[in-house]
Amino acid sequence: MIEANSASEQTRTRLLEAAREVFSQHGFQSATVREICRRADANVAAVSYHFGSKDGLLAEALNFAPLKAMQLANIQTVASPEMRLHLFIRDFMLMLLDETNGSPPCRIMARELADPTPALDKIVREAIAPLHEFLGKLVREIAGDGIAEAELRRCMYSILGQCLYYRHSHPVLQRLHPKLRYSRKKIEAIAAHIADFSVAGIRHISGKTGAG
Amino acid sequence: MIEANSASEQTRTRLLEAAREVFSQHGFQSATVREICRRADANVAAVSYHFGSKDGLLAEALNFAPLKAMQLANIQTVASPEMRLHLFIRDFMLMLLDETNGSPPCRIMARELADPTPALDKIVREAIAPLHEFLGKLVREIAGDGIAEAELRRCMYSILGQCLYYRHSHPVLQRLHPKLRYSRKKIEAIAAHIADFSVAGIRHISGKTGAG
DNA sequence: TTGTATTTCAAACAGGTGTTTGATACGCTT
DNA sequence: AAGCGTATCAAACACCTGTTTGAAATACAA
Repeated sequence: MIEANSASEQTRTRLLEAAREVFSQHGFQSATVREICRRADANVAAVSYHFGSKDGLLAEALNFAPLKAMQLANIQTVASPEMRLHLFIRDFMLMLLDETNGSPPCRIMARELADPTPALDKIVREAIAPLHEFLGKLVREIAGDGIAEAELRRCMYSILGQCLYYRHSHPVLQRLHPKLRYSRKKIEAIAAHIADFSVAGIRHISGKTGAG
Repeated sequence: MIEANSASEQTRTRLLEAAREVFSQHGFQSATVREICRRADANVAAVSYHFGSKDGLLAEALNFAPLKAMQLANIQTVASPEMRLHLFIRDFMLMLLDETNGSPPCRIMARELADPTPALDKIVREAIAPLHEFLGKLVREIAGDGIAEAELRRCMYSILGQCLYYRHSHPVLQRLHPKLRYSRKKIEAIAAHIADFSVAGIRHISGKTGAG
């Protein structure tokens, strides 16, 4: 029987939550089914039973609704494109870095950028491609229609690269500055920097060749 | 007997070269000693015999001399700091992306940023910390002494983040643009963009608060 | 309560990993 | 050629991985 509170649905939910945690912490490959089941207080066979395989568990653990909702809210915000870029960067950084309110699926996505798994196709299709489309439009609003397609893409990559650096390089930054921790305030300061830095960069790039 | 061309030294060298290839392609964990030995045309036991362990092989495979030489040459170059930043970014990108003349140890380093292994401490100490120091001085020359330490660091991260994005996100970019390939010319175009973008960003940041 | 389908469990399985072993082959000096 | 230390090799080892198995427990309808 399909019922939200059945025993089966409860372990399913616990497994998904544990999987998001473990996958985002250790990466898909280093994460073991046994640790996920330990955290979910379930038997090792539960993953195969409920999701078919470890791959299937990852596919169901991914949930980009928050990411999409963030973009939709951004589009509907009445503000200058520069302000909306700042908002986007802040929300994106919070998803990537905030330990309490962050989005594990987004952190999984960040990991998969460099280390593909069978789920990467789904991630690209459902999360990254729409994200690029959204960000492309936003950058174009700032740069003006005169900007070339290649330059627009490079500006997008400059922004995403700055954001993702703090997640990807976290182990290194932690070693260089052991007392480092990302409070909400620090994340917002970083986001403000990236936004300022990037707007100046975009304006400079768009002012060099095109008609602005 | 210790001799450069002895049979032992030959397989040692072949193992190191194969290891750099495989580690930079698959990452340390996914790389198997069996594949490394296959490529080096050596027996599986050769790794343990010559390097003690897979960890030991990685430690010896790392060689940041090219990275250091690049920084030294940059320092000795007589040019504006903006020009030297452009040079640094170009050389760094070539090491990260150029398939024929790139530096496998640098690509390994890029991978390890996100996925630490026992070698990360050595990498941070010997490669990343000096790199940060070098880049910090260079950015300070552009920004002026008025820039705050925190802002200086964020500018450095903005630059490194942009550079590393193209390596980290390569699997995704490949999926989004299947015909993508990094020729030397394209790498130099990307480097020029990052340099222009970043100089504008640094000038904007340093002009906001400090005395420049 | 009885019967049936679903869910859980300990145990085992098959495959891959890094590493070790002991014998064999090799290079080099005497 | 004989002797010796080094290097190579096939084979095995111990461990960990995702997955499967078949029995036991549970939930639920009749």
